[in-house]
Amino acid sequence: MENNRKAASPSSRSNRLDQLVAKLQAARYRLTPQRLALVRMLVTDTSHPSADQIYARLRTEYPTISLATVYNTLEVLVDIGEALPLDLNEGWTRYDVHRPAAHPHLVCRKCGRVDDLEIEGLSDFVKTARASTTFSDLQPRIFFDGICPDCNRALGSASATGIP
Amino acid sequence: MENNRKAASPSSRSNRLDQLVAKLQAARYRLTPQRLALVRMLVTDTSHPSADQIYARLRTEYPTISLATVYNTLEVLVDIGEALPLDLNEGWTRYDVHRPAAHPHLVCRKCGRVDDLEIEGLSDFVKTARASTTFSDLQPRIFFDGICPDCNRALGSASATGIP
DNA sequence: TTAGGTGCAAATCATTTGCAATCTC
DNA sequence: GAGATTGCAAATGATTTGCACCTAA
Repeated sequence: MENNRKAASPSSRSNRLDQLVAKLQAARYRLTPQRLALVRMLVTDTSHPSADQIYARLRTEYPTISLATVYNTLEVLVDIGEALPLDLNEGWTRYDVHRPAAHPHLVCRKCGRVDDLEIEGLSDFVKTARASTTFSDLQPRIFFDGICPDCNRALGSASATGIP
Repeated sequence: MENNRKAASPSSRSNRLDQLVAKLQAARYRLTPQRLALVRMLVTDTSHPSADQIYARLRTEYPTISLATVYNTLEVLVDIGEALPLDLNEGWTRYDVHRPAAHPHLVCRKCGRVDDLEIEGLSDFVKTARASTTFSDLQPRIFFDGICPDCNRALGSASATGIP
């Protein structure tokens, strides 16, 4: 099974949850059951889900929650700097609550899977960019579109076996 | 006047226009007056306009053109690789017909102005990214959000003069 | 001639908003 | 208790689509 991509350990999970709850309260946002449920769900989900996906997953354990509340809570999390909105040209917005600071992402052109990317030399690259322009306060937003290993394997085996 | 950002010379303009027309015909797309008008307009516009802005500007010289046709033609240009769609988290898509290959862009957080960016070391950076992942066929999509010189000047003079 | 294009208007779809009822602090 | 928050439903706004009429090749 290929499911071992960054599965947060139980302890890091609850740490992040505590962080988020503390941040919400520090910012004087009310800790409603809906918000708690959403945050708890996001902390265990590393797939960069969209509002709609979050809504669907939440509904199973919280059937009365509304999509408007999901959007509202996501906006709150972005406001306090604890969620990073990702617009990947898909027609909707995904959210990353695990690493709220801007960082590069990988996007699979076939299946839409989104992974985080670690690149050496990122800060040097940004430094070079800052030196190359008269714009100030530069913040990078970097994506790499490609084909993920799973889709590559699927393509490979399909062509190798002649499956249409 | 600060208007000297990459004003295409008349000759490069018509070269690009000819290129686009040739490419359209080569791909067996019909050269309708609407398409010609749109392409001619885009070639003289380096502001990275949205479909709506393109529509508005075209209407003044071509009052019967429809928004659907604008979208259709933009899609054609993207299809033949002669326009680059830019999704900058604004809620709509901009188009760059001057440098259809992916390249970094600067986005002003205040006024939304979009400039092209030249960075030394871009290809090395992409090379490093390719080496850092199991995704294949990586294509970069790079934006830098910042404050453009005009907005910086406005902010500076406002605070300096006490203008609210 | 004839398939590809155009221009309307209606349909989609993610996201936002208005508002009365309901909760957290 | 008061003001923030919720959940519905309706509104918004960019983009797409259906379709009858045109027109470039």
